[in-house]
Amino acid sequence: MKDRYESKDIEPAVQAEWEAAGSFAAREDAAKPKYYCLCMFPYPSGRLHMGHVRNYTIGDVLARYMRMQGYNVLQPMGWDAFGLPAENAAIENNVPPAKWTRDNIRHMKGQLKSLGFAIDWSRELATCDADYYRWNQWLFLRMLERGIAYKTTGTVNWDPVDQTVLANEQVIDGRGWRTGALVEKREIPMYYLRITQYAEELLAALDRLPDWPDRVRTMQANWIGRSEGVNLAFPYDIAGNRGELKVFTTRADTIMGVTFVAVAAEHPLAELAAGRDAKLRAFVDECRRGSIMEADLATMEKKGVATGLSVRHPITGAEVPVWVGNYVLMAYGEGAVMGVPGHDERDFAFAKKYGLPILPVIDVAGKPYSTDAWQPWYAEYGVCVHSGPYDGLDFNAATNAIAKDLEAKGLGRKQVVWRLRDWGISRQRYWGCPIPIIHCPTCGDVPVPDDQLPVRLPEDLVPDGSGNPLAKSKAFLECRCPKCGAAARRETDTMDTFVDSSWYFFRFASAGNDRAMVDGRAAYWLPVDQYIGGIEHAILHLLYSRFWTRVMRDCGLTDLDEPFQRLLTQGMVLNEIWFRKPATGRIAYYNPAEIEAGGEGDARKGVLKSDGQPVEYGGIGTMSKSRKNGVDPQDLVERYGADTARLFTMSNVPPEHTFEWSDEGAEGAFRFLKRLWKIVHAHVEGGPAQELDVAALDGPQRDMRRQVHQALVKVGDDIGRRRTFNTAIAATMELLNALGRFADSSPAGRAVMQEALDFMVLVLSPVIPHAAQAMWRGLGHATLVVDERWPQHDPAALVQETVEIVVQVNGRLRARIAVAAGADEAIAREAALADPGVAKFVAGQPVRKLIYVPGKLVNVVV
RNA sequence: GCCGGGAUGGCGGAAUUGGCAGACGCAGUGGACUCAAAAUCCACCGGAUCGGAAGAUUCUUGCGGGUUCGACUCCCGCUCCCGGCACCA
Repeated sequence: MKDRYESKDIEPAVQAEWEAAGSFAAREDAAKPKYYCLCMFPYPSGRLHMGHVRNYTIGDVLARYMRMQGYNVLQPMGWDAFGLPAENAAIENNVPPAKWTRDNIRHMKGQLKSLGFAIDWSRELATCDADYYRWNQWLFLRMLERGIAYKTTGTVNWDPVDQTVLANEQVIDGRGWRTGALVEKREIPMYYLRITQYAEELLAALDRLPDWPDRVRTMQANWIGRSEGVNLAFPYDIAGNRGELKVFTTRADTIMGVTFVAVAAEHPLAELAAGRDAKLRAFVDECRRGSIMEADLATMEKKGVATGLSVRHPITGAEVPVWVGNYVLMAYGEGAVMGVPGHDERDFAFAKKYGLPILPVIDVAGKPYSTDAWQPWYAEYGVCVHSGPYDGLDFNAATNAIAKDLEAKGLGRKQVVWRLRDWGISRQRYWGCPIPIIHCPTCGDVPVPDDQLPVRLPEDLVPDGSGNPLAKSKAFLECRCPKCGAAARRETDTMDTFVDSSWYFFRFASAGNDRAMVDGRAAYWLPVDQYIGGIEHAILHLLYSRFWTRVMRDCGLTDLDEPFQRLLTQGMVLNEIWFRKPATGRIAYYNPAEIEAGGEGDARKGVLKSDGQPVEYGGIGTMSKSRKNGVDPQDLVERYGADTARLFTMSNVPPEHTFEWSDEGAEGAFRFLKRLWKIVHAHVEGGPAQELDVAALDGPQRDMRRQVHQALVKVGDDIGRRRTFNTAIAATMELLNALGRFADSSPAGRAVMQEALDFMVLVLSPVIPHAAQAMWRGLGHATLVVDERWPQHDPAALVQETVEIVVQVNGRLRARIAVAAGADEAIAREAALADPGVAKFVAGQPVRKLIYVPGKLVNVVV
């Protein structure tokens, strides 16, 4: 064993040993318990960032730990390879997205390998490979057959200059990020997946996921958003147009307080009125330019214009004015809402602004009501007042009575609605999975027959930022109708990339099968036992995967309802954001490493090192390619080695917390590794240790051995149960400090040390697998650590004769006393009261009460 | 705006079921080694008051209340920060 720790000598050699032994190739083996450990696969953005390192190190530690527990472990890796960044890079560098993506994959795969993750690379997949995405297409066709996939219109951001659809991310302050043009809304035909059909099941099943974090289950439940309410209709007869304006409300009890209704700009009534009113026309046009993002909609100034039209109140028959509101979304519900200014904060503000009447119709436990200013209790449940026949009824009674009356008139009924909306999957983009549809002038939209799958995406196109290049590619576009054989055109929309990531975990377990989407191997490995990924995926990706799994189940492809047994949501890795915002065009971001921060003593003032000019501080945010605030882990690996990079990312912070990046800290991890190496080396230099004879140990040796076994128990619990890797590592650091002080070179002392170092190397091996292997050899073992079992602790070693307990007087710490382990209350009481530090504060006062927590504390209440 | 989460020394964090606040690490200070530096090793390291020191007392877990023998932990009301909001992935 060398006297200096040199990661550059150790790591490639150990990786070569794993490779030669085929250590990480997973084979289905019904005789062994399986463990499928999966990290969310990366988008091949170009280089690994610290978020990846954190994610994959967590997964790798768990995979290696479970393997040491005797499980047959599968840890695969792949690439979420379709997406927008490849198109942006293509425009910038004039290379096809395919080339850019595959180059990135090659580079990042090398980076992952250098970090020594225990990955079964034989199962690698990339979603941009036709072998993979053909099954997206295949299942999409099954969904069409079952009515789960359907076509309707949807709203998109439209850049009128580039004549192209923009992603939300590409809209900045209402303008296209490349052109700066005001973005418009457009209604275009799109394919949707009927996830709402599974809403009830997706909600109910959350209760059967005890090993998911509560916060994720809560977020999903709220996202699905079951609410009970009443669907009702306001009839109208306007210039010969008879109809009903439909709205949904969860507060039918306030119906007698309705003083207006508001419709979306795209609503037929708005269109009708705009035709004869220039002011309204202008407003409707303005609304069309608004954002399609919910966050914008919820925070923008609520504006409205009266249409001059009115509808009839479904209960009273009174005339109710119709307004157009910029906050009403056509795509949401019926595109209309009823306005109850008395009991809805938004309606209250709207009524104040436009001088509409405010009618209080609910009394909340006698709390005062004034139309002067909104008070939070106005929106609470109460008892109906000024509501004619409903006076005195509470929320439930009023809702029931009103629903009954509406039903009798044929103007409404109770209904359960979901916040969840169907999943629109059409993207007007090139770098994605083609939707397998052919448009025939005579037969209409014709699904591509199974035997013509996959519909291959051409890989040689270079987008230019205007429109979808597929729509300009004759070779792709022109085809024959599968039904009638006439000349036809292919659908040029591709699928949302969330489709790709909704089932890749099945495919890892059916790698290489070119005849079926999944096979029997998936039945062996699935469900994923432990899934690990960023908290930012808590809703969409996980919900889509749960949905997709159920569709596969209903198509007979799996028996599972849920794909992920246990979920760990790692916190994000954050870093500072620095940018410059030019008068026109897109914002320029700079990596924090390029910034000199702290000018004028203010950490939020900075200049760009290269030109000395000021840059703006954008706060702390997630590391992302678009904001250029990533940290390159390669620097860390080259400087300290993979083991230090791994150790560092697992130290200090629990995995679920956000991690604010700082350049300091890696040194500490590196120092620990070097100290561990040194103590192992020093021990090995002393020659082979004798066999451990527990009965022959003296007091200090027994104490040392107790600490070793206590640490072993703690590390196992922290990794196996709590997943708090930071405290596990802290425990090993504490133990190393204790071992450093344990200078006992007697034969028995060296035997204790040998056991301690063997354990230390084994329990740290999931985190620092290369160094652990080298030290394991040094300690005299011929085997590969990856094939070793987790060490068993000796219960006898943990036994303590006396324990220290804390004595409080009136809840304040006054003394520590030693009592025999297992002492009863009488003994503890006597010992506590006898202590001078305690007696001082008791000072002869009678003891009113005494609380004794065995082995921990005595609290004397006087 | 809505949904979810967070806040503990100079910094990251620990305290697992309501029971010793500050484990472990970083930074810092002092010392040893060295011609010197780096590296390494040793000691100290939340604030205040008293004390030569050992130590003692007291305050302290974002802010304001509450429950309890006892609250970082539970409850109520705030503030600020982070994630998500359906076309970034």
